[in-house]
Amino acid sequence: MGEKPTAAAAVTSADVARLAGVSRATVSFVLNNTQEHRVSETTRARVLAAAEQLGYVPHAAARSLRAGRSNLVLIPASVSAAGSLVSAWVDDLESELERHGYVLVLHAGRFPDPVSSARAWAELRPAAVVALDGDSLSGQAVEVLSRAGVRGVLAFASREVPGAHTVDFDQSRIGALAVEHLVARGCRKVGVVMPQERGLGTFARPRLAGAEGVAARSTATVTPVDLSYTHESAAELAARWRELGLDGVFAYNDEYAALLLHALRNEGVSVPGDVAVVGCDDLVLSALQQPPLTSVRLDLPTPAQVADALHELVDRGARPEVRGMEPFLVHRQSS
Amino acid sequence: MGEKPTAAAAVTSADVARLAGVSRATVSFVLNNTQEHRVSETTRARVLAAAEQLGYVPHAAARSLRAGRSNLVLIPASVSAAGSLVSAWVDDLESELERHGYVLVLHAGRFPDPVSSARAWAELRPAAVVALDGDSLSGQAVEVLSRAGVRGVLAFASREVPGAHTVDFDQSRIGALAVEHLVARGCRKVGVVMPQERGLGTFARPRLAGAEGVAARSTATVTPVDLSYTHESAAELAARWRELGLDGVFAYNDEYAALLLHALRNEGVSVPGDVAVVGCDDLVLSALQQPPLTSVRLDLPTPAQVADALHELVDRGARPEVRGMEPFLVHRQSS
DNA sequence: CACCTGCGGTAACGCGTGTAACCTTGGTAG
DNA sequence: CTACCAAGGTTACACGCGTTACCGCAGGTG
Repeated sequence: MGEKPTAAAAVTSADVARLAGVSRATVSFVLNNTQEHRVSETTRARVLAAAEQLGYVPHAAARSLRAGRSNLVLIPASVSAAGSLVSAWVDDLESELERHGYVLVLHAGRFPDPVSSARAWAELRPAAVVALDGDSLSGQAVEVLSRAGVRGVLAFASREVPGAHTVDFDQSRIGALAVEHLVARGCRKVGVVMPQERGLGTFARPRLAGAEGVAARSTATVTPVDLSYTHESAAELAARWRELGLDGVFAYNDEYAALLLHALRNEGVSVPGDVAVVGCDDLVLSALQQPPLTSVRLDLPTPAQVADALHELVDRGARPEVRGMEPFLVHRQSS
Repeated sequence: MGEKPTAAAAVTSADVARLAGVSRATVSFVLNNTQEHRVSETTRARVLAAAEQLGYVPHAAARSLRAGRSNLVLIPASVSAAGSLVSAWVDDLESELERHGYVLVLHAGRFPDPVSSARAWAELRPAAVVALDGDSLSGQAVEVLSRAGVRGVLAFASREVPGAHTVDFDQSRIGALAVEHLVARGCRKVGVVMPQERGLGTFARPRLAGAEGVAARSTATVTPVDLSYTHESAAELAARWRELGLDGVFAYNDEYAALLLHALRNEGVSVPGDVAVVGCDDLVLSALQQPPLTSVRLDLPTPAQVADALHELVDRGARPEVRGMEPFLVHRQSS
């Protein structure tokens, strides 16, 4: 009686060595073609053949355990929290990092506080961590990562995060830019949509803060309004729109903006007549809305630049310059 | 002169042991509170204090190396390839897997063929692999994974993948359903949008095949039309719409459908008068289009069910039943 | 006094790698 | 003949961890 049907033990370099009739060291020399050590053509061929035949693939964990450093780059973010804009960016970053021999990995655990999150990430012992929502990264969390041997932490954040390499990425400027625009268009009572979906709060709160900062320097007021990404929630919000008395709204996102736009129309609220609407991300679909959506566009640093910087950071511990995010407004008919 | 400023060596359990004045074994017993071994309250406290003070976090790789099994579950997919529907699903799956002690990780490398892709995934030695695009998974690729000690491969695919646990997920049924509907609505010359974005081909091709299958059993014809997710591409396609002479189109996706919808309107092509349009995913925004978009909705197996099945697969090698995907049509005014 | 019986702790091994150090062999110069 | 060398191979160790076996010691029992 065998074990489980597919209990084929994992193939190790020792198996390859055995089959090729050489030592494990030789196998290692061949497969990594180490320059410091010569190995004859015939045995090299034998080893390669054996590896091929067994379908050997090295064990990354063991390798980096031995090497004392991993080639993992971790982006601690949930898949859905990234809009389509950021998703595409992350994809490109992955390709760029591959050029340098890194493996990019996406993983967010759900944890109450930054430190226990950091602890979970640290278990993977990545070479570097790229925090897109760097503002939710405490200095203490970075400390945890550092103590775990993470060589570089790149934080996209508005404020300097102690111990991390910070790239300017001030979410509050987005809210500020949107509300500045709305105020300039004559709005006096501006709403700011707070999405209720999990994971979005870390982006939404600073955007609200930026909006409030602008309002404080003008005669306008800012009111946060909760909105879930469902028809029901949007309809419910639109239904009490007149009593809210808002004449402008920054909708967090183009997607939330589009949702709100349609709910308002159903309610007979005219855009931009009764209320001006501004979104964010300048998605492809935004220009297609009725009316076309004014949006804050984010110019992200190029993935190639970030990948290079990351490599610098991990390899030489340098503190490379990375241009930050530069938001600007794309004006269309919704405002 | 010191090394790099932040060259703090990673904290290991040996450091904790040293500080607590006990052996490494004791540290391990305490931190994993092993039931087989008693340890006095006082030393337990000392160990915990030391671990806390040093900010110790275990090394997942070393742990699973020793244990002979990892707790990694790999989803080999690029972030952007997953639409918002799937993203949310993946997020939930992550939570469910966490309950079982697994760590879900997203990582796609860009490789030419399935086998070298599989090789890259296998390096991480995950406990399981969940292939959302299981149809691009060859039996040979599964073999590679299996040889690397991956305990379970869950493939969402239309056909049985040798060696993998297949969950029925027939993309071609989506295309078939859409075209069946279009034909029933009187369409004779049906277009099928082929998105040009990388990574989408594996989903688009079977959908086209399903569409063609339906057409073959009717008097209608199917024509693939290329479309990139940009205004320019859509406008260019819409411009030559009349010469294409299509009276129905399955647009792959609600997002591509919406893009096409607007381009067609700009060109003066009426929907559904001149051409009926069907999308897929039934996104929140789809009902809000002008006209509201008919869409194929996918009923995915619940994340909880998949997580349980995965655990079964990894832990007991069982072959649990997982209900497959069940697509159905949501009819609106665009067709 | 010899003997078992928990209790609380430690030494030591192995997981799969990469590499520094060493060993063997044949060829060649002194 | 001895000394040396380069080429091509192997042995041995460490990376951080979990676990098995063992050990000292106290207190009870025959």
